[in-house]
Amino acid sequence: MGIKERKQREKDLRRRQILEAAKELLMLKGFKFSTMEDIANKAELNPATIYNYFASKDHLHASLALESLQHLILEVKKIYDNKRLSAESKIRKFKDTIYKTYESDPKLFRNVLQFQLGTDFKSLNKEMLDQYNDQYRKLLNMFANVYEKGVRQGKFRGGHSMAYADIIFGTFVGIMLWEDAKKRVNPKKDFFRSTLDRAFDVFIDGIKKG
Amino acid sequence: MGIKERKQREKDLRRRQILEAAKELLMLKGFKFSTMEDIANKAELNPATIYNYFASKDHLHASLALESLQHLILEVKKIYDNKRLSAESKIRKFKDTIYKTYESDPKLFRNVLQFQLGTDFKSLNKEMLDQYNDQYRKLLNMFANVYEKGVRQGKFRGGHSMAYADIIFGTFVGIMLWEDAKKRVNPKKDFFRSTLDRAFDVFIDGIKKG
Amino acid sequence: MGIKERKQREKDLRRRQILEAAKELLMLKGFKFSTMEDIANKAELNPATIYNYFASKDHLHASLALESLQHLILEVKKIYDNKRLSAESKIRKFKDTIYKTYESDPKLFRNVLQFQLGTDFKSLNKEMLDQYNDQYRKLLNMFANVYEKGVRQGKFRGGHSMAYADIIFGTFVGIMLWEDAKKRVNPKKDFFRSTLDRAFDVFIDGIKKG
Amino acid sequence: MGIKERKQREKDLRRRQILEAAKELLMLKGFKFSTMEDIANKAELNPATIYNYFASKDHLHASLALESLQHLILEVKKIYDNKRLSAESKIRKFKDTIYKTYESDPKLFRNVLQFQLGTDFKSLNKEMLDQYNDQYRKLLNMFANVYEKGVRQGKFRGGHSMAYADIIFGTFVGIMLWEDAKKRVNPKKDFFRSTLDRAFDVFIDGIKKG
DNA sequence: CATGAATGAGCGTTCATTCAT
DNA sequence: AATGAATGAACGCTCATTCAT
Repeated sequence: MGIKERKQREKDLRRRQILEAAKELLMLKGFKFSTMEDIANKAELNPATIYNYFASKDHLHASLALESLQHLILEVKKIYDNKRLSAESKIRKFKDTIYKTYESDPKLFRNVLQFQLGTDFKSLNKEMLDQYNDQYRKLLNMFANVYEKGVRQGKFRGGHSMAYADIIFGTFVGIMLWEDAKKRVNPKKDFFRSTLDRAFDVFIDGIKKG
Repeated sequence: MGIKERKQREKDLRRRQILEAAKELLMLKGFKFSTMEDIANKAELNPATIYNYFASKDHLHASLALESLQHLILEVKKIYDNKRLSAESKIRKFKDTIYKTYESDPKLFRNVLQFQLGTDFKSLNKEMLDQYNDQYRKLLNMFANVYEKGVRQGKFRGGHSMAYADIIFGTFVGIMLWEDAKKRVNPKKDFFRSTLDRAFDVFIDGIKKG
Repeated sequence: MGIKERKQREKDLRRRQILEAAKELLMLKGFKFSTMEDIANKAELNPATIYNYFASKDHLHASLALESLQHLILEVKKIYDNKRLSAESKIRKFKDTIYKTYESDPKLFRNVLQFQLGTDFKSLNKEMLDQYNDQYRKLLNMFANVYEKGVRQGKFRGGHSMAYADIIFGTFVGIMLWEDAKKRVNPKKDFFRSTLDRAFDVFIDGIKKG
Repeated sequence: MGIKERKQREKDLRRRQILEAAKELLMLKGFKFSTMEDIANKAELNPATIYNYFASKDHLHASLALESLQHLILEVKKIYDNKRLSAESKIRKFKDTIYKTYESDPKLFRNVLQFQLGTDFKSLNKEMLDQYNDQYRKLLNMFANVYEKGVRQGKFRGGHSMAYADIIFGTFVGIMLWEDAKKRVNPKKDFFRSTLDRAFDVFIDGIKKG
């Protein structure tokens, strides 16, 4: 009986090993510039072995992004589940949490977003994409539910709550990419945090009125 | 006299010819997946000839993005220069104009934004990057100036106007990328326009004083 | 275990296969005018495979030259180790042996010497160069030692023996290149052998006197 | 009448201009790594113009080498014509003069010799090669004549004088290349001059009768 | 399941040379 | 004679992926 489980455990371990190696390299020099050989070396495996665990480099890339996304969801869920917080402060805390995740590793975060721009993926199968989208839906649903609660409590303006969820996430992403870009031009100026806070101040003021 | 001008015109023409070919391919299958040979074939030129006009593939890519950006700026400027519009309606029209530009060719627009995520550019020289950033500054300055006018007229809340410019553009970009991504998953559902409008409604309500 | 050894043998074989192909082409049309594809075709391999055995075209070239050099050293060593020969006759036999090596494949020999003029090598790593220079040192040391023995036996004039080793090799090389060049102009006239012999007669007379 | 001459003078001037540009670049980074465009730029001409004066890059290269050779011949001839010098001291002075020429620009000198190894020349026409060989013959004849004079005066051992000329030049070339190569490995050690002098001491001792 | 080896397919770039003007 | 522009023909090299063992 235990034998099957052990095998599975070992298999999971290998997977992790590869993902960790890929993650380190991604943070170091970007995924695109990491070759399968690089990753294999770092994982102390043969390149061919990776293909036993991931169908292609793109799949490995997607898995990595999926992981990051799941980690983000976990953090967001903690706030979501906190019964003592008001809708407004939940939204603010969502922002803070996403920011912290971003801050802990910008490259990793940006990598997740590249799936949005995602012009580089040729060979992802439906399953992978579905899984990916499921996660996003999960994340966005939390935003939407919180928004709806605020509406029900007469605090926020009404309307299709999923749209507001999109706005929350879109605003975050947009400002992040934008400030990120500006930082690359002039690394000294970093207004991400302050601009982000301001944007959410405005957003919350905006949904309160009306 | 005339001879020099003709030569110059012809040279500009070639440049255009190449850019158009590249643009078509970009819209067809993405820039990354278009080879210099593809582009040359489409432009009915020898690959080597392209290098007389663009120093590298990256430079060609950048030039293409620059062009799109400049086109956008032109459109935005029309609104910016319109003396009869209020600050609020200018902001709304900015949004509409960017949207129209996006709509006229989404792939091209996304291409411009890839320069923001743009981890792929290795060999761009300073000149090119500077030119690029100058354009962005120009665009953002228009946003900031309009915002400031609103503040001076006592209509908008005060604060660092450039931050609000960043929020305007960031919000647009974020929602666009986000809805774009969702559309790719489920092409039937297109909420970009409505979500965008809503976001700007909220934003404008939020910045309105008091 | 023999399995590891077999693998190694096979790997060595491939290396040889490539070197042989490269050598044939080198003799046929020169290394510079042989492309990696040419070599791969002749070796019945994919060009990319060659890069598993040689880091670059230059490295392949260097390896080829190194091989020839090592072969020469082997031949020279046979004479060097012969205890029954006098210093003078060893020097004469050195010359004969180098000549024979040259004669067996002039193009290959010339190729080795191109490393001396060798302005074309950009990417050789230190290791390769060191190995190369080690071999040359080995060769020259044999000459120097023999010369020194002659001095100790009171047969040759004294002096820095390494300088005489340089003269021996330099003289050979110079005359070889020179006659080789003349032969290319007028293939009928081949005075290499006779001029070489005369040069060494003079040289030996010269070192005996004084 | 004068008009033709002026044209010719101007043409010669252009030729020089190109040769000088090529020479500078050759000394700077080697001929092989200088492109026609480089040369044209330095000569402040259009690349295409060069082809009005030299049939190909190889021809330009050859012309350059020819020039250096002719310069060397001029210097050698001064000694050759000096009636007051003995055969022996002429040979010594030949060596000194060649050495000085080498020293004044090693890269230029080495370039001349590359015509000897000359595996890189594909397209040289017969005329060019003939001219080249004529020059060499001229040089070697001077050596041979001086040697013969020594023989006639009973100072040198007899034999085919042209062979001795070859030995003189070959020895020089060989030691030069050899020491040159060693210097590239270890730039601190420069024994060219001393080894060369020793080689000629031995040579002269060797050819001295009896 | 792991691996060493092989490879297909591609790609951006260079440069000597040509030719219309 | 001079030039600007165009080009043909290479070429070395990379890398994700496959497959026999």
